[in-house]
Amino acid sequence: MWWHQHNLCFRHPIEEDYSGELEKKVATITETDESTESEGVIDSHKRREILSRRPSYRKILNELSSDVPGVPKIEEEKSEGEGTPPNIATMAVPTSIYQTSTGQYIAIAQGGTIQISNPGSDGVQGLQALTMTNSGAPPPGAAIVQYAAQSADGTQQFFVPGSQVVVQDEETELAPSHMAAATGDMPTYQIRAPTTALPQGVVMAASPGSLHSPQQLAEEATRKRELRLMKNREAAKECRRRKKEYVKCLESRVAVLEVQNKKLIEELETLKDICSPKTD
DNA sequence: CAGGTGAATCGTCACGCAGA
DNA sequence: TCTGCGTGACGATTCACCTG
Repeated sequence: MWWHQHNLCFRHPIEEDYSGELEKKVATITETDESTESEGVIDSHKRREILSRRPSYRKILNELSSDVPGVPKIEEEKSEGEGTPPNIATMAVPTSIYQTSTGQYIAIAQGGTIQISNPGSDGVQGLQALTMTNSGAPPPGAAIVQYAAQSADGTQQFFVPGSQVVVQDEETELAPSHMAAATGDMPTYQIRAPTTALPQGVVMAASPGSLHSPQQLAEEATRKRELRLMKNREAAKECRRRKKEYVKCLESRVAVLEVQNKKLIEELETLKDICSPKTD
């Protein structure tokens, strides 16, 4: 296949080399030392070791920002509001917030209340509260929700504690009595018992200690793997975002240092002119 | 217009590190 | 020691632009 060749000869500039070049550039401008020409001789293994030991972008940038005023800091912790619609923040403090593939937000509040909101809508209109009525619900804070992009019948499903499934209706028919009424044009949701056939890629969370058969163990392993992959996916996104921010910061720093360098050179020339006796 | 190429982005794996 | 997180590396996909 042609893309093998294609990918082998192409190096991702943003993800790999570009920030390294910028770092070198900053170092070259900042220090008056000779540049490190031996860089190119490092073999790939050594390079990998060096790269893997480099501190995180967050650390580097925060150190940078402490040195240089005006350099923005990368948030140590994502602020609660980031990426979360305001209508959720105004409600009861949720223990967990999840975003579906369609951009809707599911918040599990203390006491098992499920809040579903649509980022496109504003205010309370975009929020629905579903109160869990099953008595066997797990304690607060132990909520596990998994969602499927779309089930086979075109509805969207969310898996909530108590082995129940929140299903988004295809048409906006009224929800059962155990649900709060939907408002406006918001889609409605039903809490159902899970069907036997789960959507692809979604595995029901099993309570620990209830695993016996090898099949259950395999399912648990699969679930853990899915969870790990999902977390890693999000981590990779966040890491790339930080890296972009870091590269931007380096670029601006390069620009500032170049201007400073130019000014200093001009100043030096001026002083030279003043100090050196004229031969004429 | 089809095919090539560069660039951007994403998902996954592997690995090191820090904290529990 | 274990576990979770951050990140480099790699392969795959998509898109825009260029060229014959």
